[in-house]
Amino acid sequence: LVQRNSFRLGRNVDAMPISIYDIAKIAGVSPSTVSRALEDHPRIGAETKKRIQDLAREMGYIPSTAARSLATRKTWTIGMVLASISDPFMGRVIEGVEQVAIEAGFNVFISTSQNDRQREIDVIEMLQKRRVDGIIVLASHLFDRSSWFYDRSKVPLVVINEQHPGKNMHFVAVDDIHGTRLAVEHLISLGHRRIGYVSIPNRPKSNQFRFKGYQEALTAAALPLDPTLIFTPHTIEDHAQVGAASLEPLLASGATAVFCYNDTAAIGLLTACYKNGISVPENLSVIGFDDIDMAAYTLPALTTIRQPRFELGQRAMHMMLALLEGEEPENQTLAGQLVVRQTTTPFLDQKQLESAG
Amino acid sequence: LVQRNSFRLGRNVDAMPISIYDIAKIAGVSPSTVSRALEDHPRIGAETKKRIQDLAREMGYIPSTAARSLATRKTWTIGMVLASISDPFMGRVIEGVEQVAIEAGFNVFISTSQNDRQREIDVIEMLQKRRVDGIIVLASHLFDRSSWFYDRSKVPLVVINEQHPGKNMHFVAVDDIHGTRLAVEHLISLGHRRIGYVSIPNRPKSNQFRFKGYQEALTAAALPLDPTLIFTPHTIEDHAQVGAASLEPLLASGATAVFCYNDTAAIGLLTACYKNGISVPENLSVIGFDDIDMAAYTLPALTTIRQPRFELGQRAMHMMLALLEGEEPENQTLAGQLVVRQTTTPFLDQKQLESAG
DNA sequence: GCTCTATGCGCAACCGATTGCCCAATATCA
DNA sequence: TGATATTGGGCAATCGGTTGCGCATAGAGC
Repeated sequence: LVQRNSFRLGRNVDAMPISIYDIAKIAGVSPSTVSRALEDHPRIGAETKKRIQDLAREMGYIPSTAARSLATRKTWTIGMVLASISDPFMGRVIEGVEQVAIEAGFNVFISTSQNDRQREIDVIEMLQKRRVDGIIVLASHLFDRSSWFYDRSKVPLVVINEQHPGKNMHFVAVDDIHGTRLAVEHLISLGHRRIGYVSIPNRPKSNQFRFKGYQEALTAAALPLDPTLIFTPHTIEDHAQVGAASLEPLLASGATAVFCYNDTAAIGLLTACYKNGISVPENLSVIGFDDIDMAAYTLPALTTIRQPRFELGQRAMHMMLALLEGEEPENQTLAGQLVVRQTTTPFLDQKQLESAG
Repeated sequence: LVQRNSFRLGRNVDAMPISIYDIAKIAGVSPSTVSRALEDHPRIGAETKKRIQDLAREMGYIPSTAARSLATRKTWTIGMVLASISDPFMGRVIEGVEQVAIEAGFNVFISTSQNDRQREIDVIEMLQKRRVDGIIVLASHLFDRSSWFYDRSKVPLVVINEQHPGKNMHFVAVDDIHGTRLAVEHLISLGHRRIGYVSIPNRPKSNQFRFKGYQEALTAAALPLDPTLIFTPHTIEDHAQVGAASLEPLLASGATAVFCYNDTAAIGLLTACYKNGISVPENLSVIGFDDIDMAAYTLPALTTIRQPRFELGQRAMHMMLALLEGEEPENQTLAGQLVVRQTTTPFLDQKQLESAG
């Protein structure tokens, strides 16, 4: 073992990164001393420590994460799996996760499933190979039916926006039911009685919850649930297209207001209204969900339910940190918030119009 | 060395992942045989091979990337550094990179600088510690002045959308000058003579190129360059806000059309127009740059210059693969494409209106 | 002057893979 | 039948770090 790493003496210096062995050789100390000196270990003399640290800097030493995590069995990286990275919803959540992670010394390995179950499984396997310390999941497609793949996870798991993803699973989510009730009750309070619901196909569980919120709100107001007011696309398409496609059937069934599963769908609906000469909100009130960045810039500006996206990410990562500390954090359900902008307005029926005129 | 890993016999099976040593012990072979069997090495007998592979599967073996890359000096990961992940421009580019990367067996480690120079430097250091095989940079803030940090990169480097980032640096970029000329010439061909330019503060180099394209188009049409038509925000704000803020000064200087640095700024401008009763495109033509997903859904739909974002990512990764093969790929400059939608229309001045009436 | 305890550092095993080389057993060939 | 390939695997070094323990040297206590 004396010869260990000794071949390095004759190696191509440019081709290989500096290791602690290189530093040790030049400093005339042992590799373990270098390691400890760089870690600021108390057992190393102040003078030696400084000498080595300076030398390391001069030599441009960059420690190898692979070697370190092999020895310590900790990678200081959190895997994050999400459905799509171009979804305008994701960005802020990721930023929230990253911010907390960085502060705690972790890095986040983001990987996308492109809304494909197999890809999601591959992604998880990749993260396991990399021995990430924890996994944060957002918009998974594996909870829809069986979540067996996550159940067996050896590492801490935090799920975002998936209420009760499974027993013993930790999550932080915005309350879909409550948020949707907020939205629909807002419309009802404006006098709307025929309220459409636009669902999207590829987030079934979340869609179910929002639909439940929709039902609850109607029931609470003693309004009937009219199936013709529910728009469910048969083919999986772009969310904006779903929204656009919903206009005609919804109008046909006499909707005066519509709740869209998310802002993207609402934007699609807005566009369709514009093209068809339906003015929003005069002829139709529209409300979305999420409050993505663009929501404030639609014409008219979109009324929606805000999800605290950044906070969602922060909390998820904090929960992860707690889990890594061996604690048993409480699951968190956050409330969405109604953001009233320009796409909703009171409904005036004929009688009202006449008496007003 | 005989005792190597032997403590594993008494270890807590649940707490530690399975290693090839565990498999070797149970299969009654040496670790090297396990390694070779799993790699489908020809020197291992077909029978032994199958036995080991099955056993590995049963035991739930998941190879450690860290150990593997320590030994092979290859991590099969490409680092990607970008300014912000919530920028609507980024998503598709990342998807392009990832698609090609996955096919080639690589994973992409995405990390953001949040538009902060120091953070970008930290990110690069992190990637170097992780010994990524290559780095792809998008929207860097380090090329603005000195790119020394990237110059010294030991690993292949590909820069996206940064024309001539530095000597010996490889890049794939959409031609800013050409793209902007396309846009401005479109406006000129519609009869516009007073064309505004909205610049944004935090992409100085790219903004310079686009401005140059703007100038060239004007010069080619023998139009004067009026400084009052150039809007440059003093404080760094949200791009949409920049667009919104540009309306008043631009209108004051008699602009009948305006080119915005990007779609986000254009959307901000559209919103400001709406609020101020300026109808687009009748009173003001607006053109953006990028063709982000939302561009097709603004009201009216935004005319813009499309950047082939997905392709940009694909090409960058292909270039990276070539670099990793030791090849010397050519830099690539892609052309943007004019996408005419609803925010631009011919300019009719007083005389024309009269003769038309 | 002689133990006793810090102080400072080295030894070597270990993390979990890969791989050049050696060697035994069997197959092939003359 | 003896020599030579061929086949199938094992040994042990190696990647680049971390860490328990041992061992000098030196100052402290009496």
